[in-house]
Amino acid sequence: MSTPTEEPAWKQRAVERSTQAAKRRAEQRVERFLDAAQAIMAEKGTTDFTVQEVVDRSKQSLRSFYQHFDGKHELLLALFEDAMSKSAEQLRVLATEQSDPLDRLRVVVQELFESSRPDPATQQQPLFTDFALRLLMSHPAEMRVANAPLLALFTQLIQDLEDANLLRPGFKAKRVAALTMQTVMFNAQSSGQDAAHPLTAEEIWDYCAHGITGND
Amino acid sequence: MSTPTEEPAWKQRAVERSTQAAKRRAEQRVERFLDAAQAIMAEKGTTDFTVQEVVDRSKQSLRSFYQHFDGKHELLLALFEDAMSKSAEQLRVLATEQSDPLDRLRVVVQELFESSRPDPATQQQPLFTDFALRLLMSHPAEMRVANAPLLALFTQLIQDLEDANLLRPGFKAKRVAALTMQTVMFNAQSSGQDAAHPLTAEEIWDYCAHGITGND
DNA sequence: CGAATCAGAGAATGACATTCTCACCAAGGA
DNA sequence: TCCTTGGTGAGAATGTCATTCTCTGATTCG
Repeated sequence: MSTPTEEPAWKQRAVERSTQAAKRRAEQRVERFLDAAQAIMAEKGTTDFTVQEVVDRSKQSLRSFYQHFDGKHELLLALFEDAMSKSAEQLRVLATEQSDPLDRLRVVVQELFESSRPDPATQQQPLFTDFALRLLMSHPAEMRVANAPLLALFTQLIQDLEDANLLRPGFKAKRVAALTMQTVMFNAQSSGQDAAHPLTAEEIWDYCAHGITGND
Repeated sequence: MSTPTEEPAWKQRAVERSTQAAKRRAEQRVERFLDAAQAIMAEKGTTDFTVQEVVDRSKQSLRSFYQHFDGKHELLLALFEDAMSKSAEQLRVLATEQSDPLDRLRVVVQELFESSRPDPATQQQPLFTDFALRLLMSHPAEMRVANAPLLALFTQLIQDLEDANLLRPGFKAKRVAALTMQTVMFNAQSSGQDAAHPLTAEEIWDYCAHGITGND
């Protein structure tokens, strides 16, 4: 049972070094798959690429792909988490430019709405839409993880509102945050698909902020 | 070019009769496919059945399936439209039981929320969730058609609100209707998937009715 | 009866994801 | 230097579906 406690330090370091080298190599390969996938999505505008396409594009092999990813799903998830996290970052920055707590939330809601609607201009939109919905149904837990950064931002912004006594009495910041985030993203999605009801960012903000009746 | 204008009436009737008979038969077959699919979904709780399963269950043939449906997609769509339409009916009935316009909307919102969340008890829930999202992405036009009955109900209810001066000034009933419907259904979906934030029907109603701030 | 249409059985096809086989090669240890 | 080993490339094999195709028997109608 007793493990050899006399592992020479140099050996440990050597193992460590080669382990780190291997890790670095692996990360590079993963990166190449990720980049290839992103490029393909940008070109085709959907998440409907084949694993083979990614493999070819990245000039690696199927063998290697499945060595690094559990499957196509993992690849999508990685890209999605990344995109969500980056998006949360951007929005957070945007928020800091506003001093009024209500304005902070407003700009974030409106910008999230704009960036969540399908737009042929920007690249990585499909992730925010196409894949997000599939993920919601198939892997809610992973969806929660991917949403976490954005949810944290919303929670904080609404907490600020609460501190400023601007949150409707009886509401819990965290729950309103989740509700608002989902509402904005989903409605951006479904309205964007539809040329007839192109909701505006202002409309959705008015709705979220004041509700249907606009009073108690 | 001149078609025989002297088609004997009896012949026309005969053709008509056989056409109608054929139509009746076709409808029966379609029904059997539909029923089989519904039964399978109820059993398995998802829309992830194979066409083969439906065919076997309905004791018909693949040949026949593709004769009557353009593909699996058409089958799903048929079931979805049907479910949405039935649901809109039920909700409409529920609404008539309330005399106050705001209560009418409230009960509809709350019931739609409850019936849209994934619940192992009732049968045809998966359609309201699983498939709806796929449809939204892949065939927005058909989605719009399927949503029409429910949207009409919401529009009417909110129009009533407007007439009673209970709609926030500046809001258009039709747009608020779409926004509210989607918000309720989507949030039911995403909250239901998540054991941690089980939103309540009351919460979502408060949110939709009064918004985040609850005032102007 | 004979031609046309319908429907069942199930094989064939085509797209994919995923797995498996084989051959190579580079780095580390003996 | 030789051997072992882990990671790779190439690409064939498998498995699951949807969708199409072929063959064949039945039903209908003149």
